[in-house]
Amino acid sequence: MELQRPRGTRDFLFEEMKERKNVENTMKRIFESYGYGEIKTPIFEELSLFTTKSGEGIKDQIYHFQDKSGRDLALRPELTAPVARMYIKELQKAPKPVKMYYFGSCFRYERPQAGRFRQFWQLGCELIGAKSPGSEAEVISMAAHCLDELGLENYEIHIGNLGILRNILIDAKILGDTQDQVMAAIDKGDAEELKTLLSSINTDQDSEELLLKLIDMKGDASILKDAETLINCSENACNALFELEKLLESLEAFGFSNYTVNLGIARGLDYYTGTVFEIYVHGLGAQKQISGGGTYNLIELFGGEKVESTGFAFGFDRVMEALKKQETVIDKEEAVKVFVAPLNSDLSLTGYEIVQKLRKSNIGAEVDLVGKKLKKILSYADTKQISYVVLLGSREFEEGKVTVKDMKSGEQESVNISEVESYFKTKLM
RNA sequence: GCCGGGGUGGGGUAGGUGGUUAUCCUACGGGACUGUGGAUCCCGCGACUCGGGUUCGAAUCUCGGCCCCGGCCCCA
Repeated sequence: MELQRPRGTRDFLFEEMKERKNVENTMKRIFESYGYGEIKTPIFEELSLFTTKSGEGIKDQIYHFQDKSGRDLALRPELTAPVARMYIKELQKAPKPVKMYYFGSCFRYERPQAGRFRQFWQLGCELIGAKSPGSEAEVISMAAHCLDELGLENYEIHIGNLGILRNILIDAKILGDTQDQVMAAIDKGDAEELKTLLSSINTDQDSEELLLKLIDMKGDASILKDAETLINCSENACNALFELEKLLESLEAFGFSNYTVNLGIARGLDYYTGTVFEIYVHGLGAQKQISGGGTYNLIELFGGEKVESTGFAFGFDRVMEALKKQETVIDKEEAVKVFVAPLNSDLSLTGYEIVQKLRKSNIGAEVDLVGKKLKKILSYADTKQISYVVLLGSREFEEGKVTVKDMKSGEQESVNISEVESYFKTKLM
């Protein structure tokens, strides 16, 4: 019987897991240094958690099922909704801001391709109840900080504000579902589709021109001035623009200026309200976006008190992909430093005692369990990059000693059995 | 859901116009070597993605499924 992995899933072996763990830990360390605490939510939720936010249509992309008592459940396709659900249930009265981060796998029933799997990992955060240019700037800086710390070089952070476009649409009397449709077309970046849509809903000439110009505006902070001139007649849109300006000012102070202002970001989701940002790495095929986020009002949608939230998530697998493409060296330190090799079967029990003492002293160690030949042991230690081999042979044992071989230099030293732990402690720590 | 390219031992491959025991490298296990590591030699292990069809005979031709790679759609 051939057992196969389900489509779009992966197995991760030792080396790859070391790299992933290293990246995960680096990001987590940075998040925590900004005051975020880790949370975890269930891998499956009630199906309705996801359908209320995004409509029945997304059921096509969700792994959903009924449990034995007929409950409609779903493997989570993303983590924002579960986190919002948890917040409403447990944290509404917690002191603000609530800063939390998560790392976990999500599931989507989609056609796998480059950077897209049916089980994939997201590492992200939410900052709830502290809407301000400063918090948005801090969140964006933190995202950049993570990537810098990992040594990722060619990423681009694009920042925009949905309030600008949305308010222009409101001024043009384009509201509700129609407005969302227009935003979706903008998100796609398909100018033709957008034009067709705008004329089909009888948008006035001025507004259409204004929109088409705005969504093409990309560049450094100076484009904000141009945008301001363009939309000077719309007060609300200008307020959104000022919001963006303040955000950029704060970003500067947080020491991050390597961004692109992009007024064409729309993020297709109805619940985003103001600031939005996306991070791209080119050369990753069709899935170049490694992160996306912004400020939104999801809590209220789920029936909580009105509170703004800013957050983003890294597509963890895509970050790994980007690092690999760039051949970033990811530190992969071996946990095992010492291999204890009893050279004949009489000494294996002594070997177990020694290895266990080492482990209890926090020194990673292995011992030969099956009576391998010394040649094989040395070869094994070599492939696993174990630094030292303790040779436990009858000759030394009679004198209460072992021979320690340094695998790098090949040098050997005689050490009293009673002093093995302290010997390695000084060597390794 | 749609389009294109693929699938041969654990990993990487040769074979492809049908024809005996399916090639090579590597990894792994054992040995030459009774206590010293990426060497050498020997031995061993181990594969045609699955199912149907054509045929005396299919890894090879054909149809379908599954899976992989890339793209479209979508991307909460």
